[in-house]
Parts: sequence; C-alpha cells; structure tokens
Amino acid sequence: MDMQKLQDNLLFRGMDAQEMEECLEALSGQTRRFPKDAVILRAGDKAERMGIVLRGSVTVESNDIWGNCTILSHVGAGGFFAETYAYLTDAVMLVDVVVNEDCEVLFLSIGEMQNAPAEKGWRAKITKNLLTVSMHKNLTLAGRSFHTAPKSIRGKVLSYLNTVSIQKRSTEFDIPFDRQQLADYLNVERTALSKELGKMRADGLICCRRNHFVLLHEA
Amino acid sequence: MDMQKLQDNLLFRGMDAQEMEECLEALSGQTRRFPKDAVILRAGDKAERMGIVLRGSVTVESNDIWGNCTILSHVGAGGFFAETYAYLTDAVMLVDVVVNEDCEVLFLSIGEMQNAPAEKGWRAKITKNLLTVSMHKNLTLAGRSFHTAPKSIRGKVLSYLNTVSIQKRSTEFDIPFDRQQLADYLNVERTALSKELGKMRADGLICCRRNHFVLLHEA
DNA sequence: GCAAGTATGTGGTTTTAACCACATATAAGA
DNA sequence: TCTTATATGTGGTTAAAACCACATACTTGC
Repeated sequence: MDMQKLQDNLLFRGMDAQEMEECLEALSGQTRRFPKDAVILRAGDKAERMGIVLRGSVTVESNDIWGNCTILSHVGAGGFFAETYAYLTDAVMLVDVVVNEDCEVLFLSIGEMQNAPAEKGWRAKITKNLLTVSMHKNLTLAGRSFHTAPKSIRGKVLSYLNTVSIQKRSTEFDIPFDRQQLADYLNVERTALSKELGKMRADGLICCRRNHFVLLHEA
Repeated sequence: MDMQKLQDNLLFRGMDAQEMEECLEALSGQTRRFPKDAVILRAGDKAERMGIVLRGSVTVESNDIWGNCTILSHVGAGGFFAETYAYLTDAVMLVDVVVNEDCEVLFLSIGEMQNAPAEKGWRAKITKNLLTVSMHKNLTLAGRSFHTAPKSIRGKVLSYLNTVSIQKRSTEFDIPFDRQQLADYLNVERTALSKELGKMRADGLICCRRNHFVLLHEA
C-alpha cells in the first residue's frame, strides 16, 4: 500500500506514519481490487466497513425490482462510501455500491474507532476527519437534490453542468458519467436526455461530445 | 433554558451539567424565538452558527427566483439545522431555513469547538455527537432522494408514506406537512398531488384527512 | 481494417403531470 | 354567527417527458 498517498487522504489528515499504522491496525485496514461492474456492497447488506477508493471509481446507486436505476453519487479516487452505514451500525444499506472503473478499495472497520483508547492521538484525528468527510457528503447529497429539483430536463442538466463547471473552475471539462449514468443521476430517461442535449447544442448553450462538455456564453 | 431537556439532546449526550455549561459558554450558546414564516437563515448567508430546534419546527428549503420551492427537510423539536455550513465555514448556504411552527432555537458557534482545549471532556463528546448528527442527516437527505426518485406521483407518495409509517411504527400517523409542503418536498405540483391522493383513496390504498394518514392493506 | 458490441442520437406515440380556473371545505377573527 | 382568509379538491387543457423502435457512431479485439 502506498502510505504516502494514504497520508494525504482526507481521512488520515494530520497523522504521522506511526499513528497511521496504529490506526490501520486497529480498524483492520484491508485493501481489495474489483473489476468494472462488480457489486461491492448490495442493498440489504449490513456494512460493517467503510470503503476508501484508492484507484478507479464507484457509483452509489439504488436499483429497484423493475430495473430502474438512480445514481446517488459518484465516488472517485480519494473518496469514500458506506461510511454512514458502517458508523451507524444499526442502519441497513438501501443502496448498491457498483464499480465504475476497475478499482482498489481500502476497507476500514470504522466502528472500531470508538473502542480505541482515548489517549491514542489518531483516534481524535480520525474522528474529526470523519466528521469533515460526513459533512462533505452532506453537501454532495444536497447538491444532487438541487440538480433533480428543476421540472424540465434542461433545467436539471444546466444545474448539474453549472456545478461541475464551478468545481473544476473551467467551462470545459469531462464528467464522470456516460449518457445512461447521467440520466440515472438526474432521474430522467436516457433518450430524452440525448434529445435535450441536442436541442441545447442547437440553441448554442453547450458543445459536447461523449463525456466532454464545453459551456458556451450566449452571444 | 431548560437544562435537563437540553442534556437529553443528541448533541449533548454523555455530558454532565458542568460540561454542558462550559460547552454552551465556549460555543456562545444563545436562544432566540421566531414566529411562523420567519426566515431564520437565507440562501447566500454564511452561517457561522448551527441551530438546535428546542420548540416548534422549521423547514430547510430552496426558493428560486421563479417562486419554485423545494423542501429538503423538516426539522422538529430536538433537531438541527445549518450544522454543515457552520462547521465547514467556507461553505455558503444554498438553502433557506424557514419557521414552520412558532419556535425557539439555540444557536451554537460550532466551529469554535476546534479551538477548545483538548483536555476538556466536552470537546471529544460533542465532536462524536456531531458526527452522529451529521450521519443521521445523511440518511435523511438520502431518504428524500428515494422519495423523489419514482417517476409517478403515486410512487413518490407511497415511498414517503411508507417511510413515515416505518419511523412511527404505525400505519396511522400525522405528517408534518400540509399539501403544498408535501408537494414541495416530493417535487410535484400541489393540485396534481391532491388528485393523486384522491385516486389512491378511491383505490383503497389510503385514507387521509388533512395531514392525518392511514395506510390500508389491500383486501 | 473488419466485425461485433456498446454507446449515442432521432422520430413518432402515448402517458403523465404541470398548469389554469374555479369550486368547496376548513379554520380564524370580528 | 357571519365574514374573510386559507387550504384543499376537481375538471379541462396543454406541454413535456417517458417509452418504443431503430439508425448511426464510436470502440475494441481480432
């Protein structure tokens, strides 16, 4: 495991090498690799361990019996999943975690944190860091609510693209979704999304090819 | 302020009277009353303080320029708002916090927590409690995503009512929303919601009057 | 470069919910 | 109690998106 890279991760921020090691030991840190489309966690599971994406990416999604898919969030390298379920041990997962790009995941029994001796420096640090992680996750979830709120497909798309543009600090960027995934994220039908993107292009609002987008300022 | 009741609050769990006092002092605890429809916090504000609802209730909502309202969550007595924005001090609020029923709110400069001496017992406790609060808020937000995901109004309503029923452990319960608010929460149009509720009643799925609902098991 | 598989786009139809106008019911105040 | 205000429900129309079938474009492996 690349310790240096891990030490830069938000969850371990502020720890020295010694603390990191103790922490990984106490929380039974373990890495695993998964191929694209693998289901890492399934709705109904009781997740005892949270996941940290070291390489690749995953999506957190809900899949109902009728085949409807709703993507709640995309988690790239350095991101986290299932931390809520792993920490609130009584909560049952309502979502699946699915591999988007071949990835490597570090699992941590984050609940064990609370059993660690309070004197250990890493305990206070990881608690504080997990708090920050959780709050950021809150903003992510709230963000999706904003994207799905507009009534029209165009409104949803613009809300989403606008946010990505702000995050990337550029009007030209790649999004982490293909058409079907973007549709599932915005809760709309794929072909309707394609149509709307076509209209938006015709209207001179955007320019896009596959997952590459450019936002255009109207003349 | 009713200290006993406050001590039962999730955020202060595990603290003794002494710690509570120190904590409230350090975080500049201050209570205020608000009448119905007052706007406690407005989108665009930088919230330095989180709110704890002691009495009454508030809604966290997004109101755009065109008059569209989206209710993200309802916060009743004992609940919290703006903790994310108050803790992540650089984040600007994207939502309004509006009084739903006349209420009393305790404000806390939760960011100050990090400046308190680490030896203080209350600091570790409130950090841990805030973590729990944040994670529960995550589940709340994810819950709304599930309610708004179904394509049909009926699907949304059933998803919502089903969840409330599970929380209240009964098929008969009051919801904290009037029709307009429920529509805003589920992201649908009010009159369309009324119509659908009528149909659902005709279909023998539910029985409702104002904000009182009974779920019926089909024959 | 070709074949096969996957992703994306387009046209046409149907379903659904938004929208508007208004009726009725309930609550609150004089 | 009567009046007024507010909340809820209903009918009809329209706009929009879901849905289906299929064409085209792109990717990948051989």
